[in-house]
Amino acid sequence: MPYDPSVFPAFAVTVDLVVLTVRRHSLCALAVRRGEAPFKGRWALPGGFVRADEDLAAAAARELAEETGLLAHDPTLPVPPNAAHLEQLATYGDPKRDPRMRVVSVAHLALAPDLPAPRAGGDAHSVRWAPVGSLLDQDGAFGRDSDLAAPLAFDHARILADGVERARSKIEYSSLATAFCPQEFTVGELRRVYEAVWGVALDPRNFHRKVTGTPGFLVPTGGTTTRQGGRPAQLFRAGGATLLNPPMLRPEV
Amino acid sequence: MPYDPSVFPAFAVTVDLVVLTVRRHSLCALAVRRGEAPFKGRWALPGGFVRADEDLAAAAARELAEETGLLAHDPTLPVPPNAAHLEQLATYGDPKRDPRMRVVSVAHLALAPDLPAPRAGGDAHSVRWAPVGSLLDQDGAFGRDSDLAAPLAFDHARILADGVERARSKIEYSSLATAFCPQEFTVGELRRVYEAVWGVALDPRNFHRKVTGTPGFLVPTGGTTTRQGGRPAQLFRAGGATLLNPPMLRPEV
DNA sequence: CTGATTATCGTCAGGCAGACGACTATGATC
DNA sequence: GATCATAGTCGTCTGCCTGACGATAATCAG
Repeated sequence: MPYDPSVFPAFAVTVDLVVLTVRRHSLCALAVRRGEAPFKGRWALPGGFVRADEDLAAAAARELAEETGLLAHDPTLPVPPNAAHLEQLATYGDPKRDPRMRVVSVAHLALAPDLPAPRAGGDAHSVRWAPVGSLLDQDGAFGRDSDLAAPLAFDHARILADGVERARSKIEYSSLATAFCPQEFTVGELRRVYEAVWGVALDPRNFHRKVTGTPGFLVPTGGTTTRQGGRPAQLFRAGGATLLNPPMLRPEV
Repeated sequence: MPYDPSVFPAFAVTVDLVVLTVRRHSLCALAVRRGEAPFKGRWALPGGFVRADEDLAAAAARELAEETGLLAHDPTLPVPPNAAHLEQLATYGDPKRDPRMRVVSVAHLALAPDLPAPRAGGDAHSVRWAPVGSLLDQDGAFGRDSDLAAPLAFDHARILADGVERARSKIEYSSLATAFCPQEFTVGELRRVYEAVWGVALDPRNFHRKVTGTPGFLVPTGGTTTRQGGRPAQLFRAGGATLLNPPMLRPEV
């Protein structure tokens, strides 16, 4: 039976991406500048329409690859070098969220390590990493004159806030924080991820005891590095565990 | 701009409901028997099409009311007598999940107290509460001859499993377990909810100490009841807290 | 060599959780 | 009414985890 608009209303379905990374000690999200109305010239989350024969996760992975060159990471396979964690976040379907027509957006959350290389296939003026605080604070650090001070297009501020909150809570009880790290990383680098995502300072000694004592979280590779300065630090890779037991606890409010 | 199918593919959007309750010490879900092809005669989750001008949450609340008479509960308002917790669960959009056309289903999770009254507006042969184990076990407790042994229609087994898993994990760190209880309930009744949802036995003494010691979880009403037999138990109402600190910990695997 | 920086190990006290004993207040049964 | 079964409530004890923080180790910049 083909789609018959006389029986059920027709919807357009999109995927929008909250792509998070940690750069220079702060949590950043990928934003693209809109080239068309509505919200022309405003910043928005990357996204696009789901194709007629495409699964939602496939559409999200395709958009992610187009914007960043990152591959979505299938948890059952070994982690390729430029893989990102990708999961469904939530779906937004307010009838008025897009002034043009009825659009339902299935938002996805992607967590990526800091990308040293520029992104593939996007010009630098229309794609950028921005600290989530400045994207969510409407009169934020950039002041009213900056184009970054304008709120995100559509309901993307809400979607971004939901994605950030998901990331903040999920690194508590899962090993997802390692998705922000390169394949090999130190305990200190992992701690800076937690500090950036939660926006708090953590005690390095207790953090070290905790993560090295949680079974399956980290496996030592044997190597060391001094790329953070100071005493050489052991390198680790993410262990097999996805759920942390005991969990990492976010400090009191 | 009206919807133009030559530019973007057209989707039908539905909401499906995982409605959970605890009856006779076991976790049960609402199932409806399909009256039409495809999957005619099979059990499925309740659901329906989202209307042209309807928000996703509104569509879910409407379906819930139609099937059960329950009102969706706005957390900012006092709890009405027959309110259920309702939240978005996840969205399922495999291109082949409905053989008729391209359907994206936004699944929602509802948690309701045990309903002593029969449900409004549904005939008893086509709507029933079934233990989630029997709905998910394809050759389960009812044997191959029972119609309940047939797997759920569409991808509803997967949706139900996701909903059950969400409920199991969410009662750990939130006060959601009270959504399964009547407005006034005892510590023992709340414990039986946890035991049914998790499928484990909990120590009554430690459980009592824990829930009464968690700030904001329970507020005593002053009354007592003996409806469970034995010594009269204090009655409580759900407190204002939505997040439990410290959380209830599910016993080891 | 000295100091700054980061990593790592150790210690200690407080709190929470699991195991479990003891007691209390009801209804059911003889 | 005595006894029993049932459920609720209060305590105790012990081990583990956590947060606070001292101490030491290994590098780099001057």
